[in-house]
This record gives sequence, C-alpha cells and structure tokens, in this order.
Amino acid sequence: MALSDRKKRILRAIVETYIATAEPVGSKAVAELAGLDVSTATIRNEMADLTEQGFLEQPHTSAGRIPSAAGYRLYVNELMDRQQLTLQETQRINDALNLKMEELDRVIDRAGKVLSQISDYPVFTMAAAKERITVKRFDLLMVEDNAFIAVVMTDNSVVKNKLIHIPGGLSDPQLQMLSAVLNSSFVGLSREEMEETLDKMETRTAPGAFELIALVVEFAMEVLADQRQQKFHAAGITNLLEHPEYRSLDKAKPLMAYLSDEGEEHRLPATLDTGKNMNILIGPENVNDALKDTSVVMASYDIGDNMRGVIGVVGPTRMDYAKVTARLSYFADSLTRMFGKELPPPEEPEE
Amino acid sequence: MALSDRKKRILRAIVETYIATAEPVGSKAVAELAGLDVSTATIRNEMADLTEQGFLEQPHTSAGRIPSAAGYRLYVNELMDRQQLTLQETQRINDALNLKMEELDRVIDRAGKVLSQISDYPVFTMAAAKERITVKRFDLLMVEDNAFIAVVMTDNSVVKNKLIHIPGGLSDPQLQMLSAVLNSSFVGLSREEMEETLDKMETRTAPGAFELIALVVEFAMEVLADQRQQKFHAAGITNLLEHPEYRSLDKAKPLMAYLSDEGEEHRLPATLDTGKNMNILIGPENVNDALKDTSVVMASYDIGDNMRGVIGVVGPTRMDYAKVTARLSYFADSLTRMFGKELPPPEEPEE
DNA sequence: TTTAGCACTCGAGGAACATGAGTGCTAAAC
DNA sequence: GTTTAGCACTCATGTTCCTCGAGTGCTAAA
Repeated sequence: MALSDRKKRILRAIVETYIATAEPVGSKAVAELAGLDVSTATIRNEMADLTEQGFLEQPHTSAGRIPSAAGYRLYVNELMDRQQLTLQETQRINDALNLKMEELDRVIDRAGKVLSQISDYPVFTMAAAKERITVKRFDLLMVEDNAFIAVVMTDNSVVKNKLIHIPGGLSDPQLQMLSAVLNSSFVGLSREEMEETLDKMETRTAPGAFELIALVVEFAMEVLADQRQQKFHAAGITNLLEHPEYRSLDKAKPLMAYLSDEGEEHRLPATLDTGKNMNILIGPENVNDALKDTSVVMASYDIGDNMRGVIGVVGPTRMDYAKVTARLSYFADSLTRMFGKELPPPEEPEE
Repeated sequence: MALSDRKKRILRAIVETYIATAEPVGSKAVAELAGLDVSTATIRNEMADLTEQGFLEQPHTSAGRIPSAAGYRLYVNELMDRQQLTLQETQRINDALNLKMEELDRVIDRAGKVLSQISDYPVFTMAAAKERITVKRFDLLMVEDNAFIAVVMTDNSVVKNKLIHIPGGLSDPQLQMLSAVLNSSFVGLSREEMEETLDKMETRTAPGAFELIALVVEFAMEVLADQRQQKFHAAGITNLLEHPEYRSLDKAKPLMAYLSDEGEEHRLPATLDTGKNMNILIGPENVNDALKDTSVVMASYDIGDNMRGVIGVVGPTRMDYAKVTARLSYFADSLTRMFGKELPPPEEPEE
C-alpha cells in the first residue's frame, strides 16, 4: 500500500488542483504542476495505477481524474501542508471572540459566523454538557404582589430565571419557606432524581405548597434538560451556494435543510468524545445521509471543565482541507483558551 | 379605471392559475377556467386590454400572460376570496403556541417554524419594544465567595441575569449597600439616562464601589439595548427552493442571504406602526433591494401592552395570497390573544 | 523504464430544424 | 357594436446531428 514518492506527488497535485478548480485533472495539467520532469505518458501510467488502487476516480472514460474519498483521506493524513493564518485573520478571530465575552451562546454563534466568513463554507456549532448536571441553588425574589422570580443556578454556572405569577400572592415567610424546601431537597439532584423526589413529596405535603414547589422544580428541570440537550446551530449556510457542486439545487437542498432545522435534535455527525480534538470526515465516511456527498471538518473545544463544544465546517468533498483545518484549529484553541483553560504550546509540525 | 366584471373574472383566473402553475397563462386556459361562455378570441381581446392597462405582462411575444405587480395588487385588494383554515390547521397552530408558553422568544420562533411549514414559504419574525424601556428593579444574590448574580427586571417584565465574578469577594452588608444604590438611583431610567447618571456618579463615589455599580449597570444597559433592538429571525428558508422562481441560484441567493443574517440590524421591510395589522407588499413595492422580486405578507400582533411583534411570510410575487393571508391573520390573532389581549370578534367579510 | 505516437472515447457546445402554444389581426356572423 | 372563426406570425423549447478537443490506453521504439 505504500506509494512511491512520485505517486504521492502526483496525487497531491491532483487533489490540490481539483480543490482549486472543481474540474477533473488531466495528465497534462499534472505534468506541469507536480514539478516532476517526466512526460505526460508517464504520468498517465501512474494515474492509471492510482485509479486502480482506488485513490482516483474517472467521471467518464475521457475526462481527467478526480480524487476518491480514499484519495482525499490520504491527502489529509499525509500529504497536506499545514497552512499559516495571516496576521489579519488571527486578528479577526480574536476580535470576534473577545468582543465582550458576553454569554456563551452568543460568543459561539459569533464564532461560527466569523469562521464561516473566513472559510467560505457553512459552519455548525454544538455544545454538549457533561452527563450529570444538577442545580446548585435556588433563589426566589418577590416582585409586586402576585409574582416572583425564580432564579436557578446549575453546577456548570449557568443561571436562568423565570417570572412566576401566583394568583393569590405570597407572604415573605411563605417565600422563605419555599426557598428553604427547594434548597434543601432539590439541590444536587439530576433531572430524573428531581422528578422522583417531587413525586414522593406530593403525598406528604400540603397541596397549596406542593403546587408552588412543583412550579419551580419544573422550571429547574426544564433548565437542566435544556443544558443537556445538544444545541445545534449553523451559520453561513448560503456560502454553500458559492461552490459549484451545489449549483444544482437538488444537491444543495437536502444539505441546507439539514443545516437549517436548528431546533431538532441533531444526530451529531460523529462522536465528539474521541480523544483527538480535530476530526475530518470525508464524504461516505459520514453516517448521516444528508452528508454523504460532503465533508465535515470539526474540532472540539472545552468550555470550562464540564462542557465540551464542537465547531465544524461543512463543504463539498473537494474542500480546501489545508485552509480549513488551519483556521479551524486556531479557532478551537482560541475558544478553549478563552473559556479558561491553559493550552500546552502547540507542537511544531516536523516537515 | 373600473374594470368590467368580465375583465375582473379573467384577471382573477389568470392570477390564480399563474399562482398554481408558475407558468404564463394563455387565452385557452382562461376560457376554460374563468367560467365565461365566450371564445378564446374574445378572451384574447380582453387580455390585450388588461395588458395595456398594466395589469398583465407578457414575458415575450408568444407566451401567455402573467400578472404584473398592479395585477396582483388588484387581486389582493378586490378579487381574492378569503380562505378558511381547516380544523387540522388551527389545531396545529394552537398546539404550537400553547405548548408550554415558555419564553417569548421561543414561542415566536416556534410560531415562525409552524407558519413556515403550513404556508410553504419562509417566515420571518421580529419583535420591537416600545420606545422607552426602563429597569424596574435590581436584585443581587451572593453565590460562593467571589461571585454574585445580578438580576435585572425591566418594566416590560423581562428578567435577565448575569453571573458576576469579583476577585476580592463581597460581604453581605456591602451587597445590600450595592443593591440599595442601584435600586434608588437607576430604577426607572432609560439606557441613556443610566449612562448619564453613571457618569455623574463616578466623581463622587469611592472607586471600589463605583466599579461594582458600573459592572451591574452596564449589564442592565445591555439588557435594555437588547430589548429595544429589533430581533429578526427567519425560519424555513429552504422552503424557498421549492418554488420554481428560485430554482436559479442567482435569484435565490440574495434573498436567502438577506433572510439568513439574523444578527444584523434589519432594515425592516415596512413600517410596523401603520394602523392596519395586515400588510401586503408586492414585488417592487418593497423598498429593500433584496426583496424587489418577492412579495411580503406580514401581520403585526401585540405583546402585552408595551411591545409589538411582526410576523411575515416571504415568497415570490406569485404567492398564494389567499392561503397565506388566511393563515397569517389567524396566527397573528392567536399570538395577540395568547399574549393577553382580548380581541373583538372577527368581522364577517361581506361578500 | 520512459517516451513518443496514435487511434479511440466521450462530453461539451453549437447549428439546424421541427413543434406547438399563444398572439394579433381581419373579416364574417350575430 | 360585439363576438367569433380563421390564419399568418412569433418565439421558446426540445431534438437531432455534428464537430471539436481534451484525455485516455496501448504499442512500439528509445
């Protein structure tokens, strides 16, 4: 399976020109670009070999060759140069991330948007919490006579609140009592445990009080559910239309639809808990049908200690892998760093 | 300018078949569909008149006619039947809205999604607050030693919070003091007034305390800004691709891009403070360039007493106006009703 | 092992042509 | 005066056929 150096150079030339032009590459073009001092005939022989070995494909008898999924895979694994980002680009990224730091969601959204702009492909983002999230504390604040604010803080430091109206009104001692019950019985419990506890409590608590408790606990459960759920978000979907493989709407539509329906639970393209923090899936390597003809380059990053996020670029198999991976890995590192973790200095790639 | 009854019937037949088929309508088709007992030749004469008066257009000499913007306008204003929604559809809408009632944003998003599904067009939503929003109260909750939660409630009953870390920690009395200052000096102020007050305060307050105050007030100002800003959101963008006028990517792209960039300040398609609560903009009537070839049907609804929202459907000028307006007006009414306002019973349209 | 030469394949692009839907006009019919 | 039938004309669409050329595989010579 080990390819000769010359074969590698040829393959690389083909992949790169195909990435650039989106058109099958013929022997003549390779002869010029690969920097080898051999004739087109020799190249043709080598190309025939590569085709036989499954690294190249012919759309039809007399067109040039295009890389197969295996060809891209080899390119990505062994042949590709790491690209450097320009100063301008790093600047752009940093700006986007530092800007206020605001809320987690918004930073991530913004990150997706910028990445999509500098990579020319759509970008999706996803954040997944660790398995077990619990509520760290409850706070209740009376407002006016007939409503209070319930503030729930989870152990991954997310704080959510809700305005709860109660027809009858509530006295201060009642409120404190409620707060005490919540903080003593529901702190440290997972969603499921909360549900159990609530059930048990129902029988041996005064009905009026129980309903109030249930109201707040249900809200807390929603918050936990919301945290655990993977939030899928996509940016720059229209970038897809820039690339010739999606000029035909029949191709573009399923993928766009897949990226668009943000709310739905997203069968995530691949495990995000593999050790590596950069992952490339080429065409058929994707499980999901909508992605069969596309490649996904994704990187994961840490959000504090308890959560992990994924940010990924979606594009045609003929994607500019070198460019994308460079930008993506810088992005992921920046995100991790900004969420508070120190990174080891990046290893220099040995060339 | 008053058209004969026959001309109206012909125009209506043309608009409706063109809406259904997306293809120029010829005299023969009209003769069959309009329910008039005249020959195609007569129809042709009438169609020639209508073309001259600007209600119809010819793509080229020997194709059928298509409605012009003026034609659609006439159709919408006078000719169109109001459609009834099926029981199933109202059911669907009600489900989508009632489901939990949760947060305002989420309900609206969900509404957009459902509307987009039942109308087959993309839908945008927008919410705009009234002019002056102020903070109604501040609450501060200590968590751990080095952080507290700031809870801000605005006078339109939106509650937001933020976790604020402070290196040194804060004693309980300090916290209460802070809370007192905030509630006495910053409640009832608009964003701009807050800024002023903060500036004045800077000179005559202890530096340490001032920074804390500034931290919270800045957050409150963000909340207010966020409220005032019109939030534009779109759903079902890929529905666009279902319609033949957007099969060509060059047509689809600008519009998709316009709908996609949610974050940006959106030059809103039209005033939402016109008295009417249903508004139809046909093709060139749109100010925005990206919408020049599309129609927008939008309805506004009230969110409580202080805010107003707009929900709109975007599609080709050949849009099924009858269907869309029916669904949209039901939607807008439902939204208004669900946000607490009693509606007068709908007037029966006199036919 | 490499190269030159050559016949072969096959898609892209273009010209020529037929088709047919739809039109406008005119003259006859009502 | 209005409606209708008839007819010539226009023009987008689809089809066929052809050429062109890039690229291939194979063979024989270097």
